[in-house]
Amino acid sequence: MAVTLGDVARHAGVSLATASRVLNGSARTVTDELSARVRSSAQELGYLPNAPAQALARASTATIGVLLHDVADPYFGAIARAVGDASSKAGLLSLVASTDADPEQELHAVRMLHAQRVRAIVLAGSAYTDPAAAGPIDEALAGYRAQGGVVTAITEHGPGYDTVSPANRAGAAELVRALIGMGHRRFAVIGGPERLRVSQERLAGVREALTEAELTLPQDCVLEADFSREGGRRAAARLVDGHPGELLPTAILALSDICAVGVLAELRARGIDVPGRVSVAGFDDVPLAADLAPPLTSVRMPLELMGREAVRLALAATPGAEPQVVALPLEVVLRASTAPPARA
Amino acid sequence: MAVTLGDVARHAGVSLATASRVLNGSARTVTDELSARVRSSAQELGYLPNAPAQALARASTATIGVLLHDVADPYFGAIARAVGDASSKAGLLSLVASTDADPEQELHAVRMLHAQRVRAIVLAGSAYTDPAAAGPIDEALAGYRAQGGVVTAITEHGPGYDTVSPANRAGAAELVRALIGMGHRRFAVIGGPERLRVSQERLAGVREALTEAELTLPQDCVLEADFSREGGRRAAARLVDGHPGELLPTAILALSDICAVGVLAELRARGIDVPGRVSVAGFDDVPLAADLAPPLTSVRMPLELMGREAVRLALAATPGAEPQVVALPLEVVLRASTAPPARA
DNA sequence: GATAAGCTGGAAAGCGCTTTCCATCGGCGA
DNA sequence: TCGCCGATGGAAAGCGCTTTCCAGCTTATC
Repeated sequence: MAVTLGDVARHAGVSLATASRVLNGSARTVTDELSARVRSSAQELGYLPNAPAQALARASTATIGVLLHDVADPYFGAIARAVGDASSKAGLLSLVASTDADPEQELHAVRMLHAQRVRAIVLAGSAYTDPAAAGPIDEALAGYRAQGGVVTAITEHGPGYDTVSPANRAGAAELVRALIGMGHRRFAVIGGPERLRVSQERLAGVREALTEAELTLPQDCVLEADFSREGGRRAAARLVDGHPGELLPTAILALSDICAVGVLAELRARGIDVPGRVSVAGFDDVPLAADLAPPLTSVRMPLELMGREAVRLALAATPGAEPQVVALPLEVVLRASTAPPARA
Repeated sequence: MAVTLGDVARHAGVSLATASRVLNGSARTVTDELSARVRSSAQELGYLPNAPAQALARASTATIGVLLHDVADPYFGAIARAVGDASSKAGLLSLVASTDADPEQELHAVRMLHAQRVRAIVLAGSAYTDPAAAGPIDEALAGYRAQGGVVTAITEHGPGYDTVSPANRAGAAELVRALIGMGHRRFAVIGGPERLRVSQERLAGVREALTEAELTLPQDCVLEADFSREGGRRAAARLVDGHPGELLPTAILALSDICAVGVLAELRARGIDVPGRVSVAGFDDVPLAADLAPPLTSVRMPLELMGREAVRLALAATPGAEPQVVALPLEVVLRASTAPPARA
């Protein structure tokens, strides 16, 4: 049914070997005449290589896998886009798997990508802190690497992986320092799920800056939420309910923009003015952060660069080499959702 | 290096055929004893099938391709997510390619996906109106289908394709009727690129409703913009510059939410009140539409459903059958970005 | 008790490609 | 002029898997 290399070779009156050499950058040269004949036969017959067959013969595919929590989340969407573009420039196609930050799904996805023999796997979602969750995944990845696969991580996944490492902790600290500089003294943090490493890093940064300023973070002012709009909304509701009136902190840090969106929505619904009554900040500086109501103060992650670098590391990886780490500074972006506290 | 089926077979003391039959749902049965032995050997050795080899032998892969303009765009992100989930439920992995609404890139992507022998291609981006652009792509898709590939389209790509067809035209008309009902008489439209079919459909819907109400749409009130924030911003700037003061229409329809975001940003920058001075509406009802400043009136596309249906059609497709069309009604969602005109 | 029918396991032939290895040929130096 | 080397084309051996086909059994049937 499909046109095969054999068909092309026959049509051009050459051997399979010659046709193969012409149509794929082989080390061997073929005379111009035969070369032209093969090429025109391929064109005429509408030949398209069978990638699975090539993969089998070459023991290497032209695909790259991307593991993330949710492509529909703007944070991951931007990364997926960057990874896709960089891959495409290298002639690769990208396989995207959304795992919903669920270790089981992630494990399954790693297996599928391994089965596909993707050239590299980019881990774009955060690692899990729980060894019971991270263990099997690390094992699966180790198996993949043992068979020549390359793994690069965006955000820390443990030593041993080439890593694109945005300064989550420092960025969070910087953000808090900026707010302290505005006069804020009482903070609340709506963090991501505790089982995600990135949540812990960002929270650590917050604590670091608060400690520096000799401020404390009461336990009931640290809430956990999914990295989702709804999670942010619910956490905000809990926070406000638990701290009526004057008790509400003057600054709420949502440790991801998508969460911050939910926080803003909940505060708006309750008629709590932002930033008049309370300042709100997010994290990631997702594309639409500046267009929210009000425009959201955040910490900019260079998402495009992160994706690109991850692919660069993946394609440059050499088997025995030391794991590379690309550290990326983050930048605080102040917008209208934060302001000095009213009764500073 | 990798563990192969042969290794498993040897370890279990059975033939390759038996091992294959056990580890993949073959029609043939194998006795429980051998079956168990094979399974435990596979487990012990950490066997993972080689998907490219399976693909070659079976002449069918476990992958599905998704063609869209930009995964980072929330509209496409949501579709990619839905397609990915539905695929994953069917045991397939999804290959996502962003084409930037560029016919050349799209053509290239179709070829790549065909080469990969993906089971199906979901066309999530709009078709092109220009035959010079659409022609080669249709040809490439025809070639793919001739070799057993399945193509399903989200939004019209011409007859012959299984299609998930949201009522773009009717939705746009409905939106305009709602605004007319509020008292608006003078409209401006910031449409998508003319070469995209979806732009034309939506614009046609707008015109239809205006004609019904015996209203006209002056030529200089129809602007073309990329489906992007920046495109929307620039178009809004042009519109406002060309219609100073009282001349500015009372309602601006951006035919995609992402454009509307740019429009809102530009109006805010110029101090033009929304919806006080001018109402703004978008299209798509992207997840964050309700969180913008102000919350955006839009036309809801059931993105999740669209993606799911596209996969369902793709997997249910039978070679000779009549193309299926799933029509999807759209719903106008009124929010704070629209209001009756000031001097109604 | 012999034969047909039904199961099950294995051998082997591909799937479409790459790549080694060999054969051939022309050109060059001595 | 002869022999060698480098360049080039082709034959063929896989890559890891599926699946047909066949052989050997067991069980049912008369």
